[in-house]
Parts: sequence; C-alpha cells; structure tokens
Amino acid sequence: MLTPAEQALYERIYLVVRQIPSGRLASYGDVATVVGGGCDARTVGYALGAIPPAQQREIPWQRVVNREGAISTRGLEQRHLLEQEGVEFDAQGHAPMSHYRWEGPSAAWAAKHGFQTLPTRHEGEQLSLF
DNA sequence: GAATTGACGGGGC
DNA sequence: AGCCCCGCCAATT
Repeated sequence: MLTPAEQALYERIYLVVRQIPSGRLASYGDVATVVGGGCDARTVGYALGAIPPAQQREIPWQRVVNREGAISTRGLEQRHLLEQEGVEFDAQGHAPMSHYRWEGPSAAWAAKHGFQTLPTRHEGEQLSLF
C-alpha cells in the first residue's frame, strides 16, 4: 500500500509527463526539476517504470529519455513510438536534444498546479561557473 | 537499519 | 568524443 505522499509524488510525475507535447523530448532530470520537492531523475525513471498498465496508454512515457537524447532500456519499443511522432534518431541512436528538448510547462500552468518551470537555457550556450 | 540497485545527472579530466 | 567519480531519491533485500 502506497502512502498518500508516495501516491501524490507519482501522480505529479505522471501529470508533468502528460504535458510533454508530441514530437518533443524531455530528460528525466528535466521532469524531476519541474516536479520539484525532492524529486530527482532516478525517481522519475522509477515512477515511469511503475506506471499501471491501465494508464500506460494515456501517459506519453516514451517522450522521456536520458540527457543525451538516447534510450537506455526498452529501446526498440520506445524508439518506434517516438519515430511515429516524427522524432528522428541518428546512426548512433540518439536524437539531438538541442532540437527536441521540451522547454517545460508554461509559467501559468506551473503556477496553477504548483510546479516549477525549467531554467531558461539557450541552445549552444554553455553554463559557465566563471 | 545497512547495503544494493535502478527507465539518471553533472562536474572534472 | 570518452572515462571516472560522486550525488540524488525510492524500493528492495
């Protein structure tokens, strides 16, 4: 029996994943950042692996990939689903996140549901500690 | 309660 | 690009 807190955490993760538009990709870490509240990339991966069969149809779990734009496990099925959405993979099996990366939920949606937005990143701009 | 595992990320070299 | 190492959180043993 899951505690209400655990159940709520999973539901929040699923709710965020549902916001990812078709044809776009989000990394596990990005989903965790939006969820906030002590959620990390590994937790997102675990939650996605625990999606009830009844909900797999409506949660676009295939749009969550690792930060390299590649699929770690269950690759064939996931890649096939993404290709149906127009995502193209290169010969190395990874999609360029600079092009497909989801920018996160709108500020209005995040504020309404109590989530966070993704830190703004410009393509090609490297974070510098300076 | 300790150790390990897992659909991971990031910094340093 | 690679490789190594550490951190993070949840579940399992």
